[in-house]
Amino acid sequence: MLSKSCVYALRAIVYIGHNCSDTKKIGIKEIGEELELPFHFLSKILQRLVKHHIIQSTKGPHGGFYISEEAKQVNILRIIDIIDGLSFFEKCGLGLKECSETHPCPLHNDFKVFRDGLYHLFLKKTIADLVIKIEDGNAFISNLPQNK
Amino acid sequence: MLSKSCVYALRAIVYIGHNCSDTKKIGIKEIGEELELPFHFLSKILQRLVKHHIIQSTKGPHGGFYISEEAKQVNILRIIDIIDGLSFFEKCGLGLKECSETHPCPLHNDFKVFRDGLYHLFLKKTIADLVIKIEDGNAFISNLPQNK
DNA sequence: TAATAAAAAGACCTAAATATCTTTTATTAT
DNA sequence: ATAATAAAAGATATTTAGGTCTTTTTATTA
Repeated sequence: MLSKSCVYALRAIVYIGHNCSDTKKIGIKEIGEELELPFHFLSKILQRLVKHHIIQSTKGPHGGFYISEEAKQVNILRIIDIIDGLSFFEKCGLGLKECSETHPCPLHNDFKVFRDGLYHLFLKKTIADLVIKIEDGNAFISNLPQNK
Repeated sequence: MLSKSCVYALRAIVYIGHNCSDTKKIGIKEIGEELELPFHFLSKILQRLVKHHIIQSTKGPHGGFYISEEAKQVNILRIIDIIDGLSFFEKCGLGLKECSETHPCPLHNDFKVFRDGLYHLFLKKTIADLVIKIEDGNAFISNLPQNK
């Protein structure tokens, strides 16, 4: 449902949110190593997030990525929109163009419940919410990414 | 979430279920035209469904695909398993390998609700359920597939 | 039994997602 | 100023999903 790019983006943001401070910025190298994500691919993703002002960066020695407290209030759906777009949440489960409330496909009503539920979940969850979770001890790093 | 192959499979099965009878089998050509699906691609998909005994086929003049009343009782999840596999329903939302009940990722509990809900929806819905829906007038054909 | 119709099978092609490599630009410290 | 460091940018490679084309096999019917 979420692309790898999108999942990598979320994990990287949370890592930055958890580890950066006024004095400490986080390099791609560190993120890539800790989260076991491919360096260059990750760097493209972070670039996009910088362009959309989700995170900030500075070049040069002691440069790296960081995120403001304000930006941590951004919701997950916003990140999904930037990386993948929101078509998943708008699309018919059977791929029918004209499936709608008034002209539903056979799965429409049942499918809608979950699709809309996910939408609202991602809408209400912020980056800060995820950062707090890992600070409370939830799994995050020292987890290899799933293969397949 | 579901691949195009999988969605094409579901639509084709429902079309066959709705249109075939003891005397009438349905050709790929007809299915492809009615549902606006690519002929050869569809044929690969139908082959797989035949191999897994979801539908049957005969070659030669007046040959085509058909489905037994018994096979219509197969649930949607089975089709998803054959075409895409069930990894979506087993995977962590953030792609973490070791995310689990006892060692959850920050999204685990919230995400699980919807992932499991979808699982049970697809588990309880049968092909026959979808066929009945379209016989009751739900959207199905004369709908171009969504592009994107 | 030959012609025809249909699916099956195999080879191949294309586009998008994912991943890597190289060069450039900006920043900092010496 | 210069060297070193780190992100930005651009080009290229790989993999996978999606799609097409051609040949073969099987069944029917004239």
